[in-house]
Amino acid sequence: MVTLKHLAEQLNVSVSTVSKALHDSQEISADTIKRTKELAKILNYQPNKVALSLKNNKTKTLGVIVPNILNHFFAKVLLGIEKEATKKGYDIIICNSNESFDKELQSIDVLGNGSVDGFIMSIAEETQIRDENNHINKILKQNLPVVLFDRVSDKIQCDKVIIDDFEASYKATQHLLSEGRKHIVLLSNIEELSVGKLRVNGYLKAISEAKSYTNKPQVIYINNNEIETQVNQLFQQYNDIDGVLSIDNTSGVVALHKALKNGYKIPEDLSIIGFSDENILPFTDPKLSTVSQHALDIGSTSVTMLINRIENGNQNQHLTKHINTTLELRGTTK
Amino acid sequence: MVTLKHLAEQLNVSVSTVSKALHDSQEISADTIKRTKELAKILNYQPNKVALSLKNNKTKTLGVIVPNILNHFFAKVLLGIEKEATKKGYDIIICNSNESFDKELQSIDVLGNGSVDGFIMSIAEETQIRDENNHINKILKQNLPVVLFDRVSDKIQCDKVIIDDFEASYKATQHLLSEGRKHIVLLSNIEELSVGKLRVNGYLKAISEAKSYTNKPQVIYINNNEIETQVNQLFQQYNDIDGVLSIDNTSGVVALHKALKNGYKIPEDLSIIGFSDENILPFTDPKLSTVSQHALDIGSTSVTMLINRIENGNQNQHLTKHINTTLELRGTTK
DNA sequence: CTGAAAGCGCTAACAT
DNA sequence: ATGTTAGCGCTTTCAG
Repeated sequence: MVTLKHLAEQLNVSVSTVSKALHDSQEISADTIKRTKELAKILNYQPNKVALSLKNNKTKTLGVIVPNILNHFFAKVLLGIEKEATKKGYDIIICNSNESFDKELQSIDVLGNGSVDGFIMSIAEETQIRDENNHINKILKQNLPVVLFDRVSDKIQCDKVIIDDFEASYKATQHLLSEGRKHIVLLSNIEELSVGKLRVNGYLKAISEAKSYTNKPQVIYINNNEIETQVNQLFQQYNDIDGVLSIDNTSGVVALHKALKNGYKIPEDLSIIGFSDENILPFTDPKLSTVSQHALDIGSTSVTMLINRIENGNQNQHLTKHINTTLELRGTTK
Repeated sequence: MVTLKHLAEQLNVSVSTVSKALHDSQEISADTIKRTKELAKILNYQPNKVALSLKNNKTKTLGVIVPNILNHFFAKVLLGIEKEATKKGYDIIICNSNESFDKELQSIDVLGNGSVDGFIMSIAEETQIRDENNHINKILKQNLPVVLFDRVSDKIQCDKVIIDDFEASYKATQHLLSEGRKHIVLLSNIEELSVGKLRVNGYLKAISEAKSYTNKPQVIYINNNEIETQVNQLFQQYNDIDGVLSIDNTSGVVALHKALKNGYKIPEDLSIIGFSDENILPFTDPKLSTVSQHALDIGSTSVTMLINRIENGNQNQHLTKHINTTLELRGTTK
């Protein structure tokens, strides 16, 4: 690793002269600047990031904590974060909380030692269930800014990036209603999550507003390990289901497969809308209609907000940005 | 951020005394140690990681560069890396090369400035096509260790973690042959990758060794954007295909869907084996039989090798570790 | 125009 | 048993 000291020795000048020369200081002669830069280039000098971090008390690194890196939604947000951070000259350190409160806490502690300038995170399921928030409020008090995305909490005062989950499923349900569907079931395996609750409420609102809809709303919470059997049972128990709103990542595809197996014609007999990402499209036929959550935007917006907070301080009010969703109608809706 | 200086002032001792006390130095009196630790606890003192990094010239951070974070295989390796690194007290900085040589190069440069103690990476497609390796050999020369996984290069001398791709597809093909299949097609959308070539060779070897197999081997390279149409065409062009080996992540599932659409009974008429991950299983029916690549092991092994190299230096020969694959027979094979 | 010195937070050799 | 000093690599004031 080439340092300023190396350059200074080679050039027979002091370290501070080299430093200034590399920064085009007006104190330094044109000739010295030229010689210095040439040598720096030859030796491939790169300022040591750790030394800069210590000096500036800024690491130019963002800590990112996601609940599950294997979930395609989070992977995609991560991609958006990585792109935007790189563009703005920041590194990201990624931690996977694995939906565990302890792991989340540990990650915050580890990265809180001056490793990062701020955090972007989405709250672990366990943390949401236990309604914990001290660990996050603690780092906020230390003046380390935090941006929460997707899974947020009212008890934490910070910048947030969310999609309007209520609106998204309200609109999706309205679409199913507009097709004349009479028995629309909501499928969820994320009962405990803030976003899950909001999406259920959107569905309930749309149903309750539909005058000509006579069935009761039907919300089915399915167990992650038994998605397939539970969904299959559903189609065997009822034979008049003509609409499915799946508010998690996977149950929509399962519903599609099981419905086909049970002899439904799609979308003639039954419409399905999922919250899945388009990555599953190669795996469905007909193509699943989905609520697109624009995960890349969520990621890049989170980065922009966090860096803004880091670089411009804490004077402003905390903001909550809403990322638009769009209803992508494909082969499983009329 | 609480520093040693803060503690020292409060305790009316010097900074070095505090430092030693916190490390249980025998030079320090039991009483001082006790008082120091108590105060440290109360003030929640955490050693500043950046200062330690500068002092020790070690960051306890690993740089990880993957070609595509959205690919479930890499996401899973990442998970394995994250778990093992965390266990061993290391952070990871993740970069997504997005299969681009320039991005890969840039990531290496950015992290090469003392940000990380070593790299774990899988080579971008573009880098493999262009057969570039100077950028990686350069960091090796700087004594920054590198572990390559999955997509490796003979022209880079470093530790490597790979699955035996040749063996894996050789065995998978043998299984299809043992079922008595007479027209086995290989599907690939990763023609350019090292692993793709090895997998094709394994298939070719198995076919060539099968005396009773009379058809020619048939390797079909499909374009990523046109997987579905190309696979569909395949089943329409031939009606005697009775075995498919899909050596990439997605084409196996597509083959399954298209075969079903074209009236094949599976696995009676046709067996399919993919290299997909089990995450796609909820999306297939019958369940796809796969070659399991044990991505978590790949990740954790890479971390172990890299940290070993970092902490124990460069004296030993470079190693290539082979991670076992297993053939997971499910519903698409007899 | 250039250099010396201090300091970011920490550790460790070297006093006392 | 405790303190002083130097140094990791860098920037920045202050002196020359």
